[in-house]
Amino acid sequence: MTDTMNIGQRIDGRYGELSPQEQRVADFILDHLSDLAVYNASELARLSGVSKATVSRLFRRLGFQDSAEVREHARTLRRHGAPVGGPGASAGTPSRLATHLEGEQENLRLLLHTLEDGRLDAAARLIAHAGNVVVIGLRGSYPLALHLRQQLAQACANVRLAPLPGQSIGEDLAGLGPHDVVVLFGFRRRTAGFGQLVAAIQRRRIPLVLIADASARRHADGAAVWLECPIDSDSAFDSYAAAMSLINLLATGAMGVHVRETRTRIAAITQVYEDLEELEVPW
Amino acid sequence: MTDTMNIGQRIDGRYGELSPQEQRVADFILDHLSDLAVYNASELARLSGVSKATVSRLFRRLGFQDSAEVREHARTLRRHGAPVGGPGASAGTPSRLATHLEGEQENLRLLLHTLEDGRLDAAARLIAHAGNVVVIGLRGSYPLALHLRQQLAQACANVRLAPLPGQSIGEDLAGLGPHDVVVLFGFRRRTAGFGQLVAAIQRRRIPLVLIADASARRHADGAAVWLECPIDSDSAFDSYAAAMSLINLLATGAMGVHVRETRTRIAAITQVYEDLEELEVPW
DNA sequence: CGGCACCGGAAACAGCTGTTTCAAATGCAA
DNA sequence: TTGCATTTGAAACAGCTGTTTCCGGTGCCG
Repeated sequence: MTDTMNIGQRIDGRYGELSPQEQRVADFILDHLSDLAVYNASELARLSGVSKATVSRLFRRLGFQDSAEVREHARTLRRHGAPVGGPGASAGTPSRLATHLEGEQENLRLLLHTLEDGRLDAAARLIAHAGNVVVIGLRGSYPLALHLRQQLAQACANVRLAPLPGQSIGEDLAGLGPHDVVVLFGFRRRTAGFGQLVAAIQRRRIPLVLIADASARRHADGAAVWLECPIDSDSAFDSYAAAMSLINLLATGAMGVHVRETRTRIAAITQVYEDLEELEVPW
Repeated sequence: MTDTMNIGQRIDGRYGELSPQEQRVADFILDHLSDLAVYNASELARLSGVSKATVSRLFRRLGFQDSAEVREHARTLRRHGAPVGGPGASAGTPSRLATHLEGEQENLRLLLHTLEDGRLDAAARLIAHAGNVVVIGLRGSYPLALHLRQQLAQACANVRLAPLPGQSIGEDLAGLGPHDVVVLFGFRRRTAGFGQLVAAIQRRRIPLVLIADASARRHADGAAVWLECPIDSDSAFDSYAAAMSLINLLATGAMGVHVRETRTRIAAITQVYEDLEELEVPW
């Protein structure tokens, strides 16, 4: 059935039956298949040098009801995997795994896109030069906070995790000021007190690095550096893969700022481990 | 100057000045930055639930003359810095960030490649049907273990983390047998006792899901399912991004095996949260 | 030459898009 | 409360989009 094929295949299938002007449009479409959704019918006409009427007729002939249906079709193609034009075309079902992979990669791409303006370096510098660094992550964000602290602990001796058991966050913040830094993870499903926490940090003039998904944007104002990290996933759960990647970048960045100090520190830690024979030989 | 920044940065720069409804649109735009060119102003309005007037005003406020200019801007983004879905042809300077991205994506690809033979489903099934599930992660793997436990706790009531403070792992394993499962994270920099731990689990005939990087291959024999997950990174630290992705897949898979039960369980958790007013309103 | 089939653009037109205007709603201060 | 500023959507409107109709152009056959 025509109706089940994508537009590239439909064109391939009946290219010969098309009139010359229609072929010009068809060529243009095939050449821009991946961003077909970006153009409307008038633009297609203008860009391929034919009249709007011809475009309209072509769509009909390819089995679409009207140009709106083509638009819809093009978007669907965008969402599910890349639309390959040629007769080769799509391999079987894009498995659940492949779909998942696509999503993760998209998240990574988005993440890097937002970081391109230098805010990552700003955050790294803040951390590297801070007197004390307090890492906070509640609920789902706790494992992330923990991981960041582990990484940073190799670079700086003055990194704490909060809240420690039996302590309130207020106590953790006590004594901190403009020369310190709080790194706060605030991913989806925040506790009710989150806004107040941000406010409290702000009140004490402690520079805040806020790492969270888009839903925390409203708190971004209170932060010295706002690192937005996508966590959308095709599955039932959020995926913190991009967040882990961000943590790696952040820790690396903070370390890069004062390399010498760090190297010696890592060496020291490794030494301790080896002394205790805690480690397996790592290769 | 506003005029030289891309739309995402412009929004970030003055998000606070935007009115609530404008923020809704801004959120939507940020969430769909990569295919902004696909939507026209009316659709943006409809999809973010505001009037066309508001969208129009937002564009002005962001420094664009009209929606046509935004459209043009979006297309330029697509062509240049933009994340197009296709087979990644990275142009320009491969910045530190871009290099990092490449590495992470390679890790994800490798991960998915190893999972394609069905071992992921095997692991998920094991977990879904197990009597008790014990998740173990030491040292650097601890945050991962914690995260997996949090995810699984939504699907099954019988998931524990080990070792609990003040307990030895031996005690945690006590009473477990062939109908239970241990999920063990064993990423690089394992403790000296790791091999003994695997042996102990094996001795008790507890099915073992081992999640680790290639350096743990020597322990793979002792596992019912061996999930190898790459963590190599171009930076000084290992990156657990792929591991997080794997955890997501595993939790989802375990959930998929008995969907009904899980849905109700998550619903119940959400309900409790809402009752306690612990959550921010979730948009 | 006439008759015919097809092609394709110009133009008419109905419907949609995006901007601006206006008034209602809201919040805040006095 | 009143007065003022801000926010917002409804509605008006000008302009654009996409479909259809219409008509001139072209090629082919007899």
